[in-house]
Amino acid sequence: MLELAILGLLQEQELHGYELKKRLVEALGPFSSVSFGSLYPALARLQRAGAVEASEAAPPPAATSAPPFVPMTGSMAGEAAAFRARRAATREARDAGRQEGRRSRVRKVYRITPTGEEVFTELLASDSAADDGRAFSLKLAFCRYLAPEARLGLLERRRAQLVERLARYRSAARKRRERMDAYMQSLFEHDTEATERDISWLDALIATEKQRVAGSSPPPATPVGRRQET
Amino acid sequence: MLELAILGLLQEQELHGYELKKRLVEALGPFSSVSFGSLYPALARLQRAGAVEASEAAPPPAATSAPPFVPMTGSMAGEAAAFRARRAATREARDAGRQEGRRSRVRKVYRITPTGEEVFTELLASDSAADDGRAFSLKLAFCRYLAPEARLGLLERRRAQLVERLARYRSAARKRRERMDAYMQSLFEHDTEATERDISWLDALIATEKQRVAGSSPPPATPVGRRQET
DNA sequence: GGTTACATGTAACTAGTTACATGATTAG
DNA sequence: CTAATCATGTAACTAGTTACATGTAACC
Repeated sequence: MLELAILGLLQEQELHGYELKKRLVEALGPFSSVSFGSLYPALARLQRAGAVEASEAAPPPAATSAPPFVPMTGSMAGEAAAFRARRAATREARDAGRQEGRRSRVRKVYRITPTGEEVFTELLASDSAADDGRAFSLKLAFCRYLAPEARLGLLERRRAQLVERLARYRSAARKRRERMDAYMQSLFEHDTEATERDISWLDALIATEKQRVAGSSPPPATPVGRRQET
Repeated sequence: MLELAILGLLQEQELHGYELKKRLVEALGPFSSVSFGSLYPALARLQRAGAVEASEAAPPPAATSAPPFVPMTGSMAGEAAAFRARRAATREARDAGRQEGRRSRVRKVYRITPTGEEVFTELLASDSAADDGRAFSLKLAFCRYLAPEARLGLLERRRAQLVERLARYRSAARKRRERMDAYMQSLFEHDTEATERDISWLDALIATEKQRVAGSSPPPATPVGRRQET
């Protein structure tokens, strides 16, 4: 799930890890949370898998100067060279930053690759068993990148899951009604109602989506489902 | 969380692992799920911690015969003795079972200890950071075992969490309204409404609970909150 | 010159999952 | 006798967490 969230944010723009975390909290906070301890390893995994590329320093904003080229001194190789280059880049970036009001540090900026876009689409459309509410919310938040049929599939799979859950709820309630105390009964009732509402919501989304597929109209600018009932 | 669920079910009656799993699925299915791969290690942990005791075979139903005593042959010790005893018990239980219509196998029946009850109460009242919806539901399902003040605390902590979440939702929505597509907006709206309803539900539970604390009336037989509005 | 925010990472732990291995008992 | 169900367990994996280690840059 974390990898899906990362790739989703990188679809929009390239970012470095720290910023990525801030976005995850601020944009998707309610649907997912992360700590640096899982974010950086996830980025490393994605990089090894070829789903993202990393470059050092100088993010998008107004490129003031040419890329910080550091001449090799000949005998310097691999790790050491990279280290020196990083230090040099840092100094240059700091100087540039002065004119720009706070910018850049020794950071690695990640951007998604074509492979990464494939991985992203697969993750988004995949029907993992671990599709809990959070996973679905995350997928829905990025489903604009999905083909209309895949989008419809996502919504309908979720609906089917909820319908099944509702059936299990009712079955459990019938079997155990007498043995349940007031707290459990209230819980069952509340959860049942919440699930029913989730299903109606999905129905509205599905209906809108079907119209769009049928009429092949472009992505809407107004909210889907739950429109004002004028 | 799994340990809480296990101890909760063992509060009511002693059970063996396999049966425990069935109960977990059937009674608490919507709020928690388990696999044998996590259930048995959890039982072993609880046993090592002294929270549960295990005895072999012969569960609660109508004790037909005296406990299956197997005389020691003298030189037999430890593991081997236990093994032979288990085999003997199995045979005896099978014979007994014939008269009783299906009973017993080589199963370990677990029962909660006084230590276990303490652990259970602590888990139930604890304010773990990982208190997601499932954890709260599980706690509520067992909160009849909690002292009234602890119960109130549980409800109010949950309420506070939801209020905070709602605030984050609204803040995120204000900041990003324009940058959100229709799917995200619908998601935000739906989740906001769901959270608001959760809060009202908790308010009803809290109000009922406060009345009970004030009047110190016994646990109700009718559902708490969402009573019919006569 | 010390605190705060930025930035990247590792290690150990948590809390489960699936797949596998093993075997007893019962029903047809 | 064979398949299904009951019953217990282990091993490897998943997907994260917290706590720690390290260092830079900005602010006052």
